[in-house]
Amino acid sequence: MSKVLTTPEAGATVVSMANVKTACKDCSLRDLCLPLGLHGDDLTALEQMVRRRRTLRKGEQLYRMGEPLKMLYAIRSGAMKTSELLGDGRIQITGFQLPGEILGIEAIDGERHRCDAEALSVSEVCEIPWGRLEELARRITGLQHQLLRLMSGEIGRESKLLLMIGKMSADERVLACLHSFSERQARLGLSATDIKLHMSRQDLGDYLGLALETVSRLFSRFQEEGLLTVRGKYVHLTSLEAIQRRLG
Amino acid sequence: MSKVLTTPEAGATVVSMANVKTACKDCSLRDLCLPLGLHGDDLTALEQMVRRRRTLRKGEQLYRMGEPLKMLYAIRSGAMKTSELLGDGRIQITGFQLPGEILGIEAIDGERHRCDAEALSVSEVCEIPWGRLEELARRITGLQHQLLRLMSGEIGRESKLLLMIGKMSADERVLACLHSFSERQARLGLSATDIKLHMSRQDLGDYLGLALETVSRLFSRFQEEGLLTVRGKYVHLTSLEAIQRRLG
DNA sequence: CGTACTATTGAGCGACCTCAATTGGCGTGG
DNA sequence: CCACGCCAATTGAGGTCGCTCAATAGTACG
Repeated sequence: MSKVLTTPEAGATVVSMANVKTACKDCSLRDLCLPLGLHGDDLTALEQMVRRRRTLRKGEQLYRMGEPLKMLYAIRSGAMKTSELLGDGRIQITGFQLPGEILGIEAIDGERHRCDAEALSVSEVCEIPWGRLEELARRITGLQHQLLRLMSGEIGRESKLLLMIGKMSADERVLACLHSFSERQARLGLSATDIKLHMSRQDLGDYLGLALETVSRLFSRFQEEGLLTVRGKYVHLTSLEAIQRRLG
Repeated sequence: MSKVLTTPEAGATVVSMANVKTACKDCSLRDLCLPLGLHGDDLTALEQMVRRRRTLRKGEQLYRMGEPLKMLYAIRSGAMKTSELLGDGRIQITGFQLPGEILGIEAIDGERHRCDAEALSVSEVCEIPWGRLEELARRITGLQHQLLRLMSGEIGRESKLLLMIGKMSADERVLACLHSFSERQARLGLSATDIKLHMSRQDLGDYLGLALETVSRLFSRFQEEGLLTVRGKYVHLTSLEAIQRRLG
């Protein structure tokens, strides 16, 4: 087994340092999150609006489908998932969210949440009152732009997932998913090759449109093929290049 | 065969009437499109920004992946599709757009288009310069809200498609798709039961994550089961209730 | 009226699912 | 500290839904 897998929590440093202060100004995520590009008074105005920080236990729900939209949430640490249900219990996970990403924007049209949001591990979120944010965005050019950019980004991510589920084979989906986790971890200043999966195999399956057994089998097969090593929630990517090559 | 199917162009009335004038104020789509909720000077300001109308032939591309974002487009008549490509030619259609819907918002993040947009039939679009729209949205509260709402709506539609492709069986997907067309036609003031499919079976398959043969076979099976009648691009839904029941 | 494209239908196959048994990891209480 | 129980993950066997390949039929358009 790779030695990296023996230090599972090594990657958490950046995130846990972020606890020290509440101010967006001092947040390690400011260049990934809503404050990107804001300075001085604008940044202060945004900071004053961010209500309070809330800590979620693993499995705790941040909001449920149908609830009225009151807040957007910026993830400060931890990981979340959003999911949609089909009457008979079938579930589709529409996204996994990491620190610096925004939750709740799917609810602006209709003013009600269209999915459930649940913490995959202990997580901290910043609460941003939607009404006041919208108002502030009118006064601060950069904030409006940032908000539009974030929403557009969400549309892009969903199209990409659509492409994955609609047109990729099972093994391509799993690899593409790992690749995406790798990129996002790297953006957070964490390792691009040693990935912590915050979610279960079931969740991965419900995200990729696969059965959990298929996900598990593919992990094993990729391991045999030398693409990666798996140990529970920890995946070490042996060769990012080889993975990229297989994704065309 | 249903008599409705013998009058294929009957549904086009509303749309073709929209040609008479350019002003948003007088557009039959104003309550579906960007101007929703705008009045007086605000509406005039928006109108003055909408550059010119452009007519697309069937198969003509409005924009391609990778092109810089210059305009958003509001569909005035006809129908469009947006699609994403996978290196080896596999394609995923991410949406079909009908009059009153906006194209291009996926490009705001990154300032480049992330998909191709192509006309499914002769179509008219209004061109809205993105830079100026963003600026105007800062000054007009309702416009900013409308823009955010439209983007959020797009996120919602994509999640729904995700749920369809990820967790529904082939027959459920096709029915859900027809059901969605039915609702959208009704919103445009057209029939909810007599649907014109502007796209090929191939396109439907590429949208639903199915082979074109599967789509065709299911149309035939639904016809045998008495759910609908098909004749080329025209589908008559015999019982919306029965369809809704099968969708749970 | 012919040509080219699109849609339908059939046969056979394979990827992924379902069901089921086993193994492994981890917290809890004896 | 170990034993137990619980849940997550792995692995196997067999079935099926939807795909691929291929032939035919229908439709649009010059």
